[in-house]
Amino acid sequence: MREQTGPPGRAAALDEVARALQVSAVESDVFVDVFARAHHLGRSDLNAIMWIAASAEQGRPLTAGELAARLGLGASATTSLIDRLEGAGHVERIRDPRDRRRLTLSMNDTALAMAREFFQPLGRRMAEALADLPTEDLLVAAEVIRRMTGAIVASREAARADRPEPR
Amino acid sequence: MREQTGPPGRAAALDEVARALQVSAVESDVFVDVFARAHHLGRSDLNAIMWIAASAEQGRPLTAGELAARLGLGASATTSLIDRLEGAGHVERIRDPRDRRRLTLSMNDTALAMAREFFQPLGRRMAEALADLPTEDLLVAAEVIRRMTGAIVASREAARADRPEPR
DNA sequence: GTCGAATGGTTCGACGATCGAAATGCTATA
DNA sequence: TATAGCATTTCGATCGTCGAACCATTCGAC
Repeated sequence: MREQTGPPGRAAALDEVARALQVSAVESDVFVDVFARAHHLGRSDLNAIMWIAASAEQGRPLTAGELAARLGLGASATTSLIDRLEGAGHVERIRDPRDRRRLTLSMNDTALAMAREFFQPLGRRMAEALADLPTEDLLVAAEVIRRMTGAIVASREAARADRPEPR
Repeated sequence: MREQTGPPGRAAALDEVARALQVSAVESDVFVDVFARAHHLGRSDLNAIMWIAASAEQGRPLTAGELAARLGLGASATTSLIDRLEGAGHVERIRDPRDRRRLTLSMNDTALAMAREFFQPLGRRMAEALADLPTEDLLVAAEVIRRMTGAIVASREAARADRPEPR
């Protein structure tokens, strides 16, 4: 690996931050699985709840199709996913009055509580772990993470282009 | 949180970095899934290949049981996973001569190439996405990510304590 | 040494999540 | 109105995972 136009240590730093993010992803993965199992849910179900909760917080409820896109699932899998969540009383189907083909998803208190239970202890522990770092560092890290996430999304779409698939 | 009266924006910064990491985890998740599908593999199969490759690089081949532990799978699921990988010609079962109950897993070039194909374009895109940030920022981000990952692991173990695990 | 317990993997049957294709209901355009 | 197009659902099939029972091997105690 040659160093192109960068200060010495650039490649090592890139490697370090990339590896840190990868480890983080693996650990998150396991965490989600453990938490989901504890609540008798599948992993996609939990991810769905998080997306729906995030959108609900922004006051812009998700449609079924958008959810499918964010989860990388097909339409039919999304339908049965929503069936499961609705059956468990976590979300409610609401037909969009402006376009009655569309579904918007509204979260029940049950699921909101679950999302909170998911995030709260985690957020507390994170705040502790970062307590002695300056706020500026957190903002820097957030920006770096967002950019790397962008790279992940780009790679995903490139990979999807190889195998032209549903949308 | 005693930061309540602390520097303005602290809470917001915490929220921002935590959210960035969460989105990153979800996107990594989807990415693995999409990539795996493009190669006619399941997500666990791909994760398995990455673990086996990582261990092979260190010259310390994995056993079937270790693989199961790292993937969080049961024994039977691991057996059929290895069946699939072996059938596809990616790995080879080798009985450990020292303890003939044990299997060690050896990787084929096919799978090594696949692991490389997985990481290379991703690494390239990440390097591009971070090109105009100072190296120091990357190191800061790596440290922040590592600390948050520690918090995730701690939360996972706390959650596991609630529901003692069968393994 | 021999027997029982523990360990590492495998087989079998069942279930659940996802897929693809066809169907349904709705909207927009002509 | 007819028609094309879109969002979601239904249906049948497939695949990955689980749990329990099972084989082979090793270890420990007598």
